[in-house]
Amino acid sequence: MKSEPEEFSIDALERVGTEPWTGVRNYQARNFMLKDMKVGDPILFYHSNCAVPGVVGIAEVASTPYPDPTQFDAASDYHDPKSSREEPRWWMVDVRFVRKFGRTVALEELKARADDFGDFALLRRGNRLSVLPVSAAQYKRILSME
DNA sequence: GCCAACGTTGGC
DNA sequence: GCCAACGTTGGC
Repeated sequence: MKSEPEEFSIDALERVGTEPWTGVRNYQARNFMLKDMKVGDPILFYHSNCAVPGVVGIAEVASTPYPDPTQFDAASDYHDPKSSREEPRWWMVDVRFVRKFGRTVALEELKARADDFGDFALLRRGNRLSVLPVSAAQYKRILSME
């Protein structure tokens, strides 16, 4: 899961412990949370749009999916007037801090070893998804690079 | 249903 | 700050 550190960093997650992952407004990203995530699943926490983009730590799925409350809030930047409580459009999970890496496993390093990762959504050209799948093998490989 | 225009993401 | 890539919107 990607986050801009200036908005919400791994350190911020450590401070709060658990964070509702509000604001995802992309159907593919939503579907990963709605359909593929199970409580306790590990999450790679990725810092984007910063000096050294990369994986900075581990979190875990801390809830089953539920409707993102910000979609119903007219005052929120994430308000969606086309959504309703009867048929919510946007779903999310809570994310719990597990641990911060000793260092950032930079995107640059992942790219340099792209052959080791096979088909990896993060490394696909033009990838812009904020929530994307990681295989067990890819996950282990990134942990080994920490 | 096509597709140009537009807005956003995110690396660099 | 630039700009490529991509998703969404809306006119037709």
